Amino acid sequence: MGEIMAERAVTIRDVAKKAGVAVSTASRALGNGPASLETRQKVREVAQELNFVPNQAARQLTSGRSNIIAIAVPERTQFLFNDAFVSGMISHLADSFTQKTFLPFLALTGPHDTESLNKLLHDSGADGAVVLSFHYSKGLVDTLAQFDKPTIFIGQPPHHMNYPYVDVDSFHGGYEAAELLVQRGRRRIAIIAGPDDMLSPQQRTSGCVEGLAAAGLEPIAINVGDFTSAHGYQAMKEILADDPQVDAVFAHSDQIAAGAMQALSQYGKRVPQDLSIVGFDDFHVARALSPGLTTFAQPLADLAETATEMLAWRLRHGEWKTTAQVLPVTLILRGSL
Amino acid sequence: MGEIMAERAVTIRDVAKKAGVAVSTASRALGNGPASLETRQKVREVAQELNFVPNQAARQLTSGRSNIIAIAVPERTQFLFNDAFVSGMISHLADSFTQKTFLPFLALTGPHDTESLNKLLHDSGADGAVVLSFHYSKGLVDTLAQFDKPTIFIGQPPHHMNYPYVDVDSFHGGYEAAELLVQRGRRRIAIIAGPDDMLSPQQRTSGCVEGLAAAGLEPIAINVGDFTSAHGYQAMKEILADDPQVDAVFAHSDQIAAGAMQALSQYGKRVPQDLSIVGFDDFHVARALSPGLTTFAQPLADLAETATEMLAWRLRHGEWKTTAQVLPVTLILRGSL
DNA sequence: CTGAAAGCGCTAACAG
DNA sequence: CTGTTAGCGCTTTCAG
Repeated sequence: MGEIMAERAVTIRDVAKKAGVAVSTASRALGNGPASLETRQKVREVAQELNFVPNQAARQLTSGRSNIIAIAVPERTQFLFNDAFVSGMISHLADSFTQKTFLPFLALTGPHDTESLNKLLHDSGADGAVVLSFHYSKGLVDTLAQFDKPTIFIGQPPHHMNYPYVDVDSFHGGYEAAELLVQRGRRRIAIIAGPDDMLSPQQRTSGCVEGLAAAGLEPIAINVGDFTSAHGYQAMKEILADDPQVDAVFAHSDQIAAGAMQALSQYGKRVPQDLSIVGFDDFHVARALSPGLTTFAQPLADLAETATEMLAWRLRHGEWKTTAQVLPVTLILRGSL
Repeated sequence: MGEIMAERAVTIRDVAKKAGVAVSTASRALGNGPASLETRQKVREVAQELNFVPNQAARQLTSGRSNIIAIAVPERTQFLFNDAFVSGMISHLADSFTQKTFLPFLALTGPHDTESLNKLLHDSGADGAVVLSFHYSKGLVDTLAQFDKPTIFIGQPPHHMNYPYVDVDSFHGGYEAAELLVQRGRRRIAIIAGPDDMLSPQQRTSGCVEGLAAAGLEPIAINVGDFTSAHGYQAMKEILADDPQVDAVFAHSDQIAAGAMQALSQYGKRVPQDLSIVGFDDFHVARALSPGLTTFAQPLADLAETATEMLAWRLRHGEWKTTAQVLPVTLILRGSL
């Protein structure tokens, strides 16, 4: 009395004792082990009463599983923080893993800081990982090989990395963009593209090029850069300088489109009267622009859910059910066409 | 031979044996316990050689610590995924916790789904938490009380929740916005505000109102809504309808400002000739707009680092060094003023 | 179906 | 400074 008691968490022992059974019985009753209905009920009742919360570390230590999934994003900080695709994807992944009773653990590291990634992957005790990356280094390959637990990619990895993945049908998006612009009567079509060391911009471009080819056209310019509005602005100015008659732009991101429209307004060009613009992403900015941006919506939530399901299945069944799933983009029509 | 060996991870025992010392000695040598320089070197060398990775669960079980920090964001999914402040903040937090060798664990739940949050907080075995929320329910209060581990808020919580926090000086931002617009010669100034159930928009508004009052003015309108461009667009139209002479707008977010500018362009109003616009956030859209948006940059990285440091200190020393830190916003001048 | 007992891998007293 | 000895809380054989 009067002593300060160290507040000890209630353990399965306490539950067992109060329920009048052995610890092992309590464990089985709480889990899925064999136990009589009666025992099961009694034990669970007591556990509830005592507000028993199983110790994760102990469980992990014996069972060998942690239920932790690492979300690995080995990208430049600057890129990561500003890219709506990446940050949105992270949120959606965390959300769907939580839904499936996994614990999402966020491993953000520099693209070449494989040592950190290695450490994080190990220290977290993750049972598996989702990798969200666009730049594939030797270090990343080695790190993942060493991790040696079920791993899935968001976005198709290079062919020499034989990992399961979910991806967006970028090629088809590009193709559809071309069709759309051609239907609209446009003929002098420029592409302002994302980084050419990433697969999806390459696919968007080839889709568009092929779509144009089907109409006997080819792009009057393909201007490569990053996904920012600054790139869009700069590229648009260059394209206008080269060919003032340009009448359409397929931009690889909404941000790029925004920058392009900024340049156009400075040059007195009107959208959509003088030029049509089609973007990619359907993030916030697409709606904020004036006129609204016609664009292709990326299925972030679906990507996350699909990845979660694939990984969950792999973890439960020991093998992959499917090793790749490609999801379509959705055309969102707004005033810029 | 020919048998498939279950791949057993190397444990500290293996290291100890190979180094010719006791397990406890190895443990001390690897950690910060007392050990001769010689032993320490030898053990670490062997550990390296054997590629030893300490088992997180076991460590946690004995030490009682996990090094896991929960990043709790009890907000509507829809809000979370679209809000650049929230998603940027999450990334920055994950980043700075990683820097300090903590493991950031992402707990995203619905605002009223306190049961999930509770479960996540427990199951993750987190040593502490950062809460990033703007809507404070009874359920959240109870959940955190039950969590009962060091917890820090991003953004000042309501007064009845006596938690340490880091925050942005929203009031001052609002005040400065007012000064700026008045200096620019503006007199008919409207505020398009964020949600009034959040503290920071309230502060931005009162700062601005007070700043105007100092010049003998008051806002011609205060239009409350969410942070989206849709709100900005709608509000701007209403304000123009009520008072076509409006000559300045203080928008509580860059998105709001974007929407407002969209409405203005439809009404043939020019920025900055006819009206000045000041935003808040300095996210991507601020640069993508045309003209560029004058706005107040939020110190996301500083907020994250400060929170990390405060929590790390608390975890190490058993008490808070400071219980609140408020960081200034930075004026970014662009063409919209 | 249930109880006893043996660890999982590590850290933290406690002696030496 | 180092080795021995106990556990941390739980799951999982192994007998009964």
